Amino acid sequence: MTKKRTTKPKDVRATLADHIDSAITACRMRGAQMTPLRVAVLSALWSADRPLGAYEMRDLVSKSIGRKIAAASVYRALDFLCAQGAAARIESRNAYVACKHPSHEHACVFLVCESCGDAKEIENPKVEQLIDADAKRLGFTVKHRVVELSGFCAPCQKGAALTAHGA
Amino acid sequence: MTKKRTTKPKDVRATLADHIDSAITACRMRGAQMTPLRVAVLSALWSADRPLGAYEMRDLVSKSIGRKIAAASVYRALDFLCAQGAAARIESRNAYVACKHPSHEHACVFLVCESCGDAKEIENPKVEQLIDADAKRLGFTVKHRVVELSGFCAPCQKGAALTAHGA
DNA sequence: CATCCAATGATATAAAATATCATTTGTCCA
DNA sequence: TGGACAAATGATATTTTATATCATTGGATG
Repeated sequence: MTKKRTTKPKDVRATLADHIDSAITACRMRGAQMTPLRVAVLSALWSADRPLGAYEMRDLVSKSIGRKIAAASVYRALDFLCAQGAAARIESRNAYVACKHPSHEHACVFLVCESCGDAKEIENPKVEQLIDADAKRLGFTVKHRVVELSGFCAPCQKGAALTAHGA
Repeated sequence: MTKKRTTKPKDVRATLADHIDSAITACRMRGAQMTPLRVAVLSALWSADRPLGAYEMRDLVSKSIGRKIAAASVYRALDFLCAQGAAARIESRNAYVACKHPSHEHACVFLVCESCGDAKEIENPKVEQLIDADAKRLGFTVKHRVVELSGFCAPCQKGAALTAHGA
C-alpha cells in the first residue's frame, strides 16, 4: 500500500492524488467507470488549477500520456466529468475547471478574472435558493444553473495599482 | 409625424417601434450612434422574441435590409448593443436576445428552456446583492454578471405531460 | 469462449468567433 | 464648403470551439 499521506493543503501533489482517488471512488459508487483517459483529463484540470480550453487540454493530456488524443475524446471525457460533478464548464469562457466541491451537488458560482484568467469557485446556497424560488414562481423546472461573475481578482487589482503607480 | 400609438402590450408592431425609438434615444444621450445596421439587428432580436444565434441573425437581417451582411458585422453590432444594454448574450447558448429592461443597469437572469429554446429574462436585485457581497468579501471587483438557469418552462412541461398521457 | 456494450480512435465537418485591411460614412472644425 | 480625422462597415480569411460518424478496442458477463 501507499504510505500515509499528510494532506497538507499546500502539498499539491498529495492532494491531486486525493482528488483523483475520491473521484474514482465516487464514480464507482454510482456505477460509472473512471477510465484512464478520464483520469488524465481530470488530473490535467487539477494540476493546472485554472480554466483550460478543450484543445489546450488535448495538448496537455497528449503529453502526459505519451500519445495524441483527439479533441472529440477530450470533449467526451469532459462531458462525463461534468455529469459526475467532478468538473464544471465555465460558459463565459468556453473553458473547464475541476470542481472544488465535488462531494455534494450544488450550483457552482465562479469569479472569473479578466486579467489573469483564473476562476475561483465559491458556493452560496442562498443564491441557489433565491433563483430557484423565482423559477418556481414561474413554473420553471431548473435542471442546471450557471452563475459567473467576471471582473478583477484581488491580486490583479493590487498589481494594476502598483503598475499604475510605477508608471 | 406618425399617428399616436396606443401601446397595447399585445400590439407587437407598435411596441417594437417603441423599443427601437427608446434605444435610439438612449444611445444619443450617451453619445453613441445607433446606425441603421444596429437598428436592423436590434429589430431582429425584438421581432424574434427568442434567443438568436449570430449567423441566424445574419440571415434575418440580410433579408430585412435586402443585401448580404457579413457575420463580422453582426458581431460588431451585437457588441455595441450589449455594451449599451439594449441586448444581452446568453452564454450557455451562444445566442443573443433583446434586453427587456434596458432602461436601467442590472444583472439579467435568464430562464432558458431546453425544450422550446425560449429564454425568459427576469430581474432579481437580491441575487445581484448576494453574489456581489460574496465578491466584495474576496476583494473581487465585479464587471459583469452571468446568471442563467436551464430547464423546462411551464408551457413545455404541460406539453410534455399531455404528450405522455396521450401516448 | 462468444457476445454485447461502453469507450475510444480517427477523420471529417459544422458552428461560432475573430483578425485584418480596404472602403465608406459621418462629424467637426477651419 | 470642403478637408481631415475618426468611426463604422465591407470583404475576406482564418482561428477556435464543438459535434457527427463510423470503425475498432477492451472489458464485463453469461
